Amino acid sequence: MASRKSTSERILETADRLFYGQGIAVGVDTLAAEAGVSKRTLYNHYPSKDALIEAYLVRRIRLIPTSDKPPARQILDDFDRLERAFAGEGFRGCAFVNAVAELKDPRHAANAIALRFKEMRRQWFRALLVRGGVADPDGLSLQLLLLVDGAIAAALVRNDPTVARAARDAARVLLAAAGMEARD
Amino acid sequence: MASRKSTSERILETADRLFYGQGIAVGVDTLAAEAGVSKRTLYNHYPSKDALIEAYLVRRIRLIPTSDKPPARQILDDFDRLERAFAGEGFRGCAFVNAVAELKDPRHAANAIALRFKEMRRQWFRALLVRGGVADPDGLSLQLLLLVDGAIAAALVRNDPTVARAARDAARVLLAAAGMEARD
DNA sequence: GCCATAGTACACAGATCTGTACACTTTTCT
DNA sequence: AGAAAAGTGTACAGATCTGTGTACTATGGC
Repeated sequence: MASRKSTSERILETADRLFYGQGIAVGVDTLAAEAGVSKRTLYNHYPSKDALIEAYLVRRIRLIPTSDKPPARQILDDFDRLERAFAGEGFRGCAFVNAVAELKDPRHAANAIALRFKEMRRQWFRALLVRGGVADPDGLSLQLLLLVDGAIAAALVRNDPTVARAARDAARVLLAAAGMEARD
Repeated sequence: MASRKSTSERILETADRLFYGQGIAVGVDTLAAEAGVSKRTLYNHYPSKDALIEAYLVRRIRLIPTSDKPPARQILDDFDRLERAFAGEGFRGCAFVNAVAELKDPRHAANAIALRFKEMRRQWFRALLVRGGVADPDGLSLQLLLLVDGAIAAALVRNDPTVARAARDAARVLLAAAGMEARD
């Protein structure tokens, strides 16, 4: 069975593609068929569909790139990355928010993972704001996160990637008001 | 059969409560039982579950109250209303975004209704900004809408109503930068 | 050569869901 | 009073879903 990738990884990659692209309501039969494994094998690697959903979300938590550019510039660049993501073919919103919305159970592990992810993003903003010397990094980092989440929701509903630019403009105003100018 | 409300209205109220509270995946049997009608009656009033979902969303589009207070004050008051909604018992996020997220089909009528609702909210902001004499009411109204949607998503994931205050603070900074001061 | 490990193919139990059929009862209007 | 309109209750068809059972096959290490 030696493929280039392990069977577990192949299943997880397929789950990522289908869960994100079509929602986590995709059936296990479809998942197995698309991954090229039997359903029995899938259940040998992941004890339940919930476990697979959990692994899918955990895998989606990736570190955001860090550079040595000025903090304000890095923050604004992040909104540009957002716009490129919105314009991408398979954009379907935020995987974590979607998962939480699709699962009615508020005690599902997906909630905690989504919270962890959003908090990581906020801390990334916060560290840059501290480096920039703003007075209230907690409050401002949360406001930047609201702009990101709002842009994601709006891009999805309006089917328009350029909302990222509106978010970026708002972010620049907020940064300027906090004393972090970024020449453009 | 003479109730105080028509059967159609009673079904629709129940659909509103269950669809919003538990998601639109709620079964038709549950809906009929909770509404106190037989399933046959439900299907006599709404030809399919999709039609009921559509009616539910259309009913959720309500006009936002207008007053004669200063525009900036009305906008900030809107964020206070948001915080009260977040703190309410049954808060479950934005009904329109949730519905779009739960329905995989991007051609479902729910998408158009959600877009219509978001655009109505933006126009409400826009009219107030025009009254306030800002230079770019289109851009700024979109930015305010991003703050609203971001706050809704964050309130849901973090389970914390006070994010509305962060959104309100950001809105005040944006308004001030556009020349609309609101004394607090 | 042998054997544990990994995987396959397929059927199936049991649950849930939408929508319909059928025979019956209640209400409303004139 | 009497007919039309509205509603009830229950069963069911047909689809889809998760998860398991069973018997079989390929493969790599020692």
